[in-house]
Amino acid sequence: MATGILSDLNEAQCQAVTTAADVVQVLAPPGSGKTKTLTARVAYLLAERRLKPWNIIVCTFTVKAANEMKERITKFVGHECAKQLKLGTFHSVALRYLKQYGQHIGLGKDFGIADSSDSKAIVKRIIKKNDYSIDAGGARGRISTQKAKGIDSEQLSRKAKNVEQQEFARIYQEYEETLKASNLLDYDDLLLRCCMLLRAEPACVSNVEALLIDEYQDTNNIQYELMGLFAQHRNVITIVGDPDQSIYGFRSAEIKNLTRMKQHWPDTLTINLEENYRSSGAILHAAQHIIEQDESRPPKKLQATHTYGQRPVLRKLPSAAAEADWLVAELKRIQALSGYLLQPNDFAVLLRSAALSRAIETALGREGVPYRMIGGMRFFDRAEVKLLVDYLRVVDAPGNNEAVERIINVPPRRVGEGTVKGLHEEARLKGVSLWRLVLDVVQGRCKPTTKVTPATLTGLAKFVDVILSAQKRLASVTAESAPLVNLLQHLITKLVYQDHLKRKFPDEYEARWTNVEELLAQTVEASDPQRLTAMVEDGALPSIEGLERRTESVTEDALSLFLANVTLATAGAEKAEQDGEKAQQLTISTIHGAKGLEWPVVFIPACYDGSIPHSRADDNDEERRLLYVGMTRAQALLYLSTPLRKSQREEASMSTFLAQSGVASFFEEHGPSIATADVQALAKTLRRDCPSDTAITESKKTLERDEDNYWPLTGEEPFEERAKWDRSRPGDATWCSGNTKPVSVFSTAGVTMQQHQEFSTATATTKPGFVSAKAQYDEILAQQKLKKVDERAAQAKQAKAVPDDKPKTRKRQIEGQGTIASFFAKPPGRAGDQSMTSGGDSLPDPKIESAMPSAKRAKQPLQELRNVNRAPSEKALVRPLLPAHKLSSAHLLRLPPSSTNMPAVSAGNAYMFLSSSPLQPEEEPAPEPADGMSTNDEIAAPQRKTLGMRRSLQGWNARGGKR
DNA sequence: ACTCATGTTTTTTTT
DNA sequence: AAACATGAGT
Repeated sequence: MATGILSDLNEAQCQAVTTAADVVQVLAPPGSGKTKTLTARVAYLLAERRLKPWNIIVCTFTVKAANEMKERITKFVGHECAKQLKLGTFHSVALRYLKQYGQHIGLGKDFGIADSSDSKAIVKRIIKKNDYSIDAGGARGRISTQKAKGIDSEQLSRKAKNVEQQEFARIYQEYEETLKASNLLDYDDLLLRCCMLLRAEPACVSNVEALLIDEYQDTNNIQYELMGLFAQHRNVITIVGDPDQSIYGFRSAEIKNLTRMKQHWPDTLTINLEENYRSSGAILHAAQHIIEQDESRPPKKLQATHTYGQRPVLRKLPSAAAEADWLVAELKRIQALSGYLLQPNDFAVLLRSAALSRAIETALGREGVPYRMIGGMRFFDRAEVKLLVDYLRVVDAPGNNEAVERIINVPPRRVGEGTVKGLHEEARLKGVSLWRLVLDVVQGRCKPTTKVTPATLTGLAKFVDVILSAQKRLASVTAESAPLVNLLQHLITKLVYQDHLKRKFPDEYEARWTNVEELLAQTVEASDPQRLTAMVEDGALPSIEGLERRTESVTEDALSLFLANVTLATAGAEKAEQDGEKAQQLTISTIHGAKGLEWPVVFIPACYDGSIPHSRADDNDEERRLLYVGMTRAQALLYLSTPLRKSQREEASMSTFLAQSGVASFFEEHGPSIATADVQALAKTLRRDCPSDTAITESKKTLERDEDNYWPLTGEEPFEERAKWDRSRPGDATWCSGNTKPVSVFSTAGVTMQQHQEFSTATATTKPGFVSAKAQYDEILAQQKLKKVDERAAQAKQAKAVPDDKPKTRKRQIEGQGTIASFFAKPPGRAGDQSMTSGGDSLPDPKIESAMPSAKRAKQPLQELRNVNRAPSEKALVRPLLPAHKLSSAHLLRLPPSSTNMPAVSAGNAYMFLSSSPLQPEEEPAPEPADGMSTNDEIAAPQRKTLGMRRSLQGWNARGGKR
């Protein structure tokens, strides 16, 4: 077995895995096999040192990392063994200890966990009540910082010097009181209390033989302390980390903890991994150059093991929309030029903040590229789901004032803000929970000092009835009857929840309801008795002699278990990729969410000041490291880009990290020309088989342009764009007339073949087929763009006689670009450069499209959270972001399985159907990619069509369902 | 006085 | 798209 563990490791990794040293620090730059080393070490400890899995604690920082770690370890030691490891995020491990041993520090068993919205609401209320002027968000962050430092409110108020600090200390104090009143622990408390527990009762961890920590550079003080406490008996600790990848300073991560650890355990063995197995030399160089801008950073070696490869790209574009369109065009170009060596799975778009995804999602949706979002809005945070979860929380623990407050008037019960505020205050003064007070009032046991109108009283009575009946139901139910589902269904009925959603979200009711169904499906899964038993048993800490431990009962604690998992996002929602073959889809993620992952091609758009470094960030070095982390996710190709305008008015300038002198030499100004030799190099870097020359030539033919030469390098609008708008002016009347009926837009637009094709080109402005509000927004955008184009055209006429006729072909466009370049007094060499490399085989058709070959590539690790189902079924249409669940509530899906391609789609979406690829075949065959592909694969055409269309819908549906 | 509907502004990153 | 502020109606 040992040979199996070590066979894939280099010397340094081997040493780290097998060392006899007790305390080991592995410092590992991106792509050096950090996680691999850590998992191998776990396997080694189990196999060679004969440690028992339940005596090993493995801590990660994110749920995703925990899941991945578990998966990898399972491959080494098998499921039986792996599941017994105490593996999870710091928070979930801490929670386990608190649940089972909390009584030793006077902690009841039935505490709940305050999520961020709870905390935020509490702080906000306190500030409002006391009329403080501190920013709520800031205060919340500061409380967290104080907690992470281990400073409690009392200590702080003693330290407080000025008025502002005293105010804050007071908020802190009240915040703590509020949590206590609701019997809640916030995220920081989980760690904090666990520390208290392990100090008070060290025996709890007397069994622990080894502790391993991933991403150690992200530990904060509490976690550092927790580390010492977990390992206090044997002091066997292995950590892996990289100071350059510390991107959680905002969460009080302390890079110092690396040196602190060495001081505390002087025998610490430090092992440096230096070989990068992930990225091409060119990418590594560029990334290295960026990170070295930080002068305080100790120099560190990073050895490339791959060839130099393509230089990364740093691109300027006119607007966010253009950037998105360029991105998609590049994606398709690269796919085709590589002979489909690269599939959507191989691409990732990494963003500083999740909100930046809008333009990109739109462009992907329009072009039929399937994608999934990680990070971004979490399932349990969606309004319609969260509300139900809050109801569950109240049923489980009515003392939770925060949850009560959020649901007491949803759906509307004529219980307004004022009443709630009054009752809450009254309850606080009386020292009872809000629920208790409301209950007493409704049942006539007590007269409130707060004024309650008769209508409001009726509303309160309704609310009480819902909760009480749900509680009764919960109590009377046995484990076999799936209590969770039962309960949830009861709530949904009692609340007339469907009607509520219909009223509240008339436009996107479908998507919302789908999410509710998904929640139901998840509770079905969570109430599976076997699963529950397994969860309780595997999660249980080993019993320790002479130490009282409380255990969980499957029947009683199913609900609280489920809820704890929900708030810690540990829920099994991530698993269940059924069909062995995974759907091909691009990944959109925040950079934070992408940590530890890798892709052959990575795009990092919106690299402008204010985004990265973020305008609210207080540590620019951390922002730089963030960019570094993003860049080093790329294996073969890396694209950075920035729009020159954030919105119509606001200018954007390139990120300071990238605008510095010297940086440019590491980058190309436009996407690479990909020659056959480059494809071979690519294949080698990715360790894949290289497509044949003929395959590449064939796929190339599907491209309108095989160079990244549509958008000028200066970031101006393309020449073609101007011309097109000039020409389509006459037909514009309909566009601007405020007509919201998409159909009529279409009929005006699709006058001639040629025009129609041009409309489908992946350009910035053409987005027909979007519904109502969106359509109007686009219209405004289009008008504004028009104005600008007009202006520029006028200028152009004055300065130089720009030919009036419109460019029709690609050849013409290149000339046009030349014209633009000279017009803007650019060195003509630049423009010339591009067109020179563009090879011979140009196609005249102005249609960027690509075929989706059916090439199946087996192993692409690290997938989760899909938004595409493989079969283009109706189910896929209505459940975009959700995993396909075995136990899904199929009976609840109201859509007949055999309806047309477009069930449940409004007129707006129907229009999209018209505008998307399936219309193309009627036209001239040349642009239809199916033809190009058919030599390779005859099923490509139909497949692509469905996929493309389905995707544009999914992109759309996903949008609706996501917020 | 209180609720409910409408219009306006803003949006880091994660447990 | 959600939080927030404002105004109309009960």
